[in-house]
Formats: sequence, C-alpha cells, structure tokens
Amino acid sequence: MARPTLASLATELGVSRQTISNALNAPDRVRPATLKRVLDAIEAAGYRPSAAARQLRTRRSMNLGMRLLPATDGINGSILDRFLHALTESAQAAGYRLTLFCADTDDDEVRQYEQLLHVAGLDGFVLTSSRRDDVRTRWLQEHGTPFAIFGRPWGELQRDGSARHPWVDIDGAAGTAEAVTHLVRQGHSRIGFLGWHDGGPVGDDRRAGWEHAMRASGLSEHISRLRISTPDTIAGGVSGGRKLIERDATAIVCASDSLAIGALESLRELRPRLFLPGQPAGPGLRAAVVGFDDTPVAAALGLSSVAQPVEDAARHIVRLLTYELAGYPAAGTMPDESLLLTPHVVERVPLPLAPPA
Amino acid sequence: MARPTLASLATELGVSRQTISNALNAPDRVRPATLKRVLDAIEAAGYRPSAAARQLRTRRSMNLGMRLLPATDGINGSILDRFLHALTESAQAAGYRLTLFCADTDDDEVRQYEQLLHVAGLDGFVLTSSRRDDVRTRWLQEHGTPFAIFGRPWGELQRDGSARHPWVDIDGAAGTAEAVTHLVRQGHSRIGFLGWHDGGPVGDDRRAGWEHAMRASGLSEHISRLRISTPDTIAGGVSGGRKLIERDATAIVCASDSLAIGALESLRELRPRLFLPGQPAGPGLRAAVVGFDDTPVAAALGLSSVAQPVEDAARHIVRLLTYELAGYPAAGTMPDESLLLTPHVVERVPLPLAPPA
DNA sequence: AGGGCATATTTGATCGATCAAATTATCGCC
DNA sequence: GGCGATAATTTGATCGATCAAATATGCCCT
Repeated sequence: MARPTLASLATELGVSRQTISNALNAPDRVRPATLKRVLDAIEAAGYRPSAAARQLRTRRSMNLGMRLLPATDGINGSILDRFLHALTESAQAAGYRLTLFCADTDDDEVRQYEQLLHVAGLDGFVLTSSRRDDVRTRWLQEHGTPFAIFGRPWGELQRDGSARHPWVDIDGAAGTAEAVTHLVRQGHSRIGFLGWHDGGPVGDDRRAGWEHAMRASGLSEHISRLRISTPDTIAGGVSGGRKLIERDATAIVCASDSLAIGALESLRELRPRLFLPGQPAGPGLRAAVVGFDDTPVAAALGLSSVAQPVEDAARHIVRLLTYELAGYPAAGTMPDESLLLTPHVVERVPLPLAPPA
Repeated sequence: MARPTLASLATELGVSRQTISNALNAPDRVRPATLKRVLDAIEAAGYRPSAAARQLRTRRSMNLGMRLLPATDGINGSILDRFLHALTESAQAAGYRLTLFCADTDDDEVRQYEQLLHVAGLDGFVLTSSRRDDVRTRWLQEHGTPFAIFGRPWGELQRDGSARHPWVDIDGAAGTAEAVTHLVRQGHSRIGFLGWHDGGPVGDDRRAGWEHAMRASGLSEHISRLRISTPDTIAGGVSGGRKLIERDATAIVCASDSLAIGALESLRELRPRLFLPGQPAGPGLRAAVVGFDDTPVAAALGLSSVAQPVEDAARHIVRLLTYELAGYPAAGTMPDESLLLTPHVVERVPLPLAPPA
C-alpha cells in the first residue's frame, strides 16, 4: 500500500485535509474529540507529512547546513568530530536535519551557500570558525541568512554593532588559567607555556590565560623566560619541551595535545626520574604536562588536558539557530546571543612507559 | 528582486515553462538555437530549480543519508572522518547532497530510515559497517531502498544470493601481508603480529593476512609463537609488544595504530640501541613496527602504517549508489557491485625520541 | 426562536517544478 | 506545392502540503 497523504487520510477519515494539517500544526484550533480521532488515525496509518511539499509551501526546509572542513591536523581536529556529532544530535532533537557540504575556499563556501539556499532551501548555516575579516559572515548577513558560529568573531566585535552575530565559543584563556591553578596547587611554580607561533587569536588567547594566571599566582618573574612557541606538531612539542625544561621548568601548559605529547616525551627524556614508579605526588609527574582539547590520543596516553565542552557548544548553536528561525518568539526563552563556555582540566595519570635505563 | 522561477523566466523570455525545463533536463529535445537562448537567460537570471518542487514531482530528493556513529576510539576512528569528507565531496560532485543523522541502536537506525524516507524522501543510504546478521540491511532490502556499505557483508555472502548488496571494503589481509613483505625485504624474519581479541571479523582478517604472508615467506615456524592479542589500546600495545620482543621478535605488525604506538614504545624500552642515531638500515628500526589505518598520530610519530584508500572507497560508494539511483543505465558504465581495495604501507622514519640513557 | 459571536471545519488557490498529451513548426520528398 | 512524418514547443494536470477566506456549528442570551 502506498503511504498515505493528507488527502487520502482525509477522505478515509471523513474530515478535510486542513483539519488534519491543523491537528499537527495548530492543535488548539481543533476540537479535542476530533483531535484525538485524527491523531489516532495518523498514528494508525503511519502518516508522515512530506517535507518537500511542506517546504514548497512554507519555504522552510527544516534543514541546516555545515561545511565540512578539509581534514586538518587530525590530532587536534578531532574536536570538530565530537562537535559534528553533538550538532547532528541536537539538530535532530529540534526537528532539523543537517546537510554537509565541502568547499575549497571561503569564496567557494559562499558560492555553496547560494546554491544550497536557492536549490535546497536550507534554513541556516553553522560555521566552525571565523576569520579576521570574514567574507562569509558578511555575505550571510547581507542576505539575511540565519547562521551561528562556533568561534568568536575575533576582530569585528568592537567595530560595528550591526556586524554582530550569534556565536558560541570556548574560553581558551580560562582553560590554560585553570591548568596553571591546578599545577600550582600541586606545588609547581616554574610552569612553562608551550604554544604555536602562527600569531592567530586562538593561540594568543590560550597564552594570555596562562600569563594571567601566572601573574595572579605571583609567578610573574617566570613569564618571559618560560614562554615558548614552536610549530604545532609532536616534534615541535619535543624540542620546545626540551628548551623549557632546560630553563628549569617543572611543568608545562601546552596550547594543543600535539604539543603536549611532545612535551611529555621531552620530560621523559630529560627528567627520567620523575617516571620512576612510586614517585611522590608533590611537584612530581602527575599532570606535569597539560594539553589542550582532550583528544583521544591524550586520553590514551594518560595525558592531562583541557577538555572543551563541545557538546554544550553544539547544543547552544542549535538553540540559537532554532530561536532565530522560529522568528524570535517569547522573550523568556531567549538564548544568549553569544556564549563563552568554560573548559576544564581533565586530570590523568600518565601511562607507565619506559622506566629510565 | 525575488529569485526567478520557471514560470517567471518563461514569460520574461517568451517561451513556455516546459521548454526551460527541457533545456535543463533533456537538452536534446530543444532546438540548438533556443537552447542557447534559454541557457543564457538562465545564467543571466541566476535561475536555479527548486529542489523541493522538483522532489515533489519526481520523487527524488538527490539526497543521501548516513548515520554518524557515536564517536568510537577516536584514534582509529579518524578513518571515518576522512571517509565522511570524501563521501561528501563525491556526492556533491555527483549532484547529491548528504544528510547526517544519529541513532542509538541499530533498531533506532531503522526507525530513522523510515522517518527520513517518508519525511525527507532520501534517495539512499550509506552504511559504514555491517554486522553478522544485520537488521538494517534486511530492512533496507525488504523496502527496496538503495544503499551501499563501506564494509564487507561478513557472514551473509555465502548464504543466499538474494541477500547480496553493493559494498566496498578494504582488504585488511592484503595490508598486513604487504607489511610482512616489506619487513622481510628489510631483513626481518621474526615478525610478530599484535591484534586485538574481540574475535571480530576485521581483526581476524588482518591476522590472517600476516599468517598467510609469513607462510609464503617460509616463516611458518614463528607463527604460533609470535601471535598475540590484547585490548585495542596503547597500553595493550605496550604490554603485547613487550611479550613479543621477549619472544625475540625484531619487528611487529599491528592491527591498529593504537597498538602500534604502544608497540613502538615497548621497542624503545627493551631495545634502546635500535634508537641510536646512525643505526644501519638493515633489520634495524626503520618500519620495525607497522600500524594500521595511518592515523594522524601515527604520521606525527613517524610510525609506518597501512594506509586505507578511504577516498577511493567513498568515491566508489557514490558511484554504486548513483548508478542504482539512475536506474541501472548503460551496461558499459556499470561499477563493480562489490569492490575490495588494496591498502598500502606508508613507510616512515620514526621521530627521533629519547635516545637511550 | 432567533440574532450575535466565537469556535470548528471546509474549500479553493498556491508553492515550483515535471509528466503526459496536445498543438504547432519544420522538413523531406514526390 | 502539398502531404505525411518527425521535431519542437505549449498546455493542463499533478505531486502533497499550507494559506487565506468562506462556511458550518455550537453556545449564550434576550
């Protein structure tokens, strides 16, 4: 049997199409008795409204779009994975579907927006980063397309009120600061920072958090000496870690897990005694290196790391988008237009590896 | 100005809707002169047919669905990432869009199929695994829904011809076999295998490849002694690696990169001399541990690994699906209904770490 | 009983494309 | 030049829902 349509169900039930439609979209307009009868019939017949037909009429596709970025690092890139999963789940729970697409460049991404809006009628987009002077956000705003960003609008915010847009981000500085606090509590004082040197705002933010916490803990004197940047790789972490340890650092806060894996390695190399079994809990090994992003590798190696609440971020992104798409309804349920989530250190005990020779 | 529709463009151009429609869908039915005029106008007006309207009439959404699995390991799971990316790209190139969804269980996945088919009118699905006795494939087949699997139909194949379905997979056995060949060529003979012990077909397959290659290389005597399985973690790799090395293995083929990372560690621990700089190329360090999946971590550590051609797999999946969705057109272009791709070893020189004390 | 009003339900038009069939142009050929 | 066949184009109906407006029903009250 072909699946039922509004019309077929209507004649079978002896009511009009519109009544069934109302039962689903505006139940309060239908008399309770009829409502029940209709809903039961819908249930029994397994009726599901066609999204295409509905979209044609209402101009809403209940479909969000997101660009899948070309696989970055892969070590650090795994946060985007978790984010994507959480996003799909949240969107689904809110009755939206998620459509993926690829783009080579930002300009290409804009071209895709246009395509997807016109052709597929997507309702909004999720961006996973924002640039200093972003063609994408500009285009979206000019065209009145709803969107939300996972990532702060780094430069633009202060410039112009009209350029504001909803975003969610994770407070990197708070994360590195918490890492410092943890280490101080464990007795460390010579706490280094190992960052990458692309001059990007994300890296700067994480370094700033470390600096701030160092000052707050009265450790300002170490700041300029124990601040190092290298390429964001494991190898970079090793060499950077070596330098910091040579400059007498006992603990290292890293801007990424790649760096942290390398830094941990350098610690094993230059301070093998720390890795002896039964080492006291003082300014010893435990959490002496803290990574960032809490990637699966870090977890597997027992590396402490700053864990980003990406699931919360995804949920809020969906909340922001659906709120706007619902036409800014009741003021009571309005979500924050921008939200800075605080990440937290996950402490781990390093995997017992190679005791010193 | 509102975006043009078929009708608006038609009146503006002085032709009928259908002619424009034909210009796009059946250009050979339109006189060349008219065709050019119409296509130029389409270009100029930036006209794009509405997917919703088209779908309503044709019952094709040009939309494929894929379940996003709950983040697995994350170390090994990163292949699915690359796969997803390649899939999106291939689908896009073929004019299809990709819709993601989540499901808690296989039964839930089936429920989602039904939803997505009825509501969103998805044209087909991509599965990223197949179970021994799969409710999902059964449902899809019973309902005549096109689908293709990344992964072999492990048990079912031999049972019943009607249960056949298109799939693409990567020949794990060929990968581990190639790893053995490489190691033999480098002078190794006591080559161990480190697998996980869940008894799943994927792990069995990889082990079988190693065994087969060992026999083919006249190394059968080592098989039973140098075959070990542990949990699929870095820690498991360390302990398993230790055992193998104690049993005099000089090289280790691993069923995953997690295991390989651990195994490499055990080698550093018990055979530190191998890691001295300037070690000869003979049965030395180079490629002495081979992982599987060629994950970013492996690459970062300079670990040799068996790289799966997931991009090819994704491309073929799309080819399979689009072929079926096009109604099995010309026989000449028919893609193989099942395809086993051969992975290859990527050789790397390990990152110089901790020289022995 | 019947008018006035609010509530409940139905009807016809519409979103933007394609299908199937009807109509009109074009061409070869005697 | 005119006939038939084929090619090119147009017309009306349709996919399955919602919108806006029209109609039916119920309720209260004088």
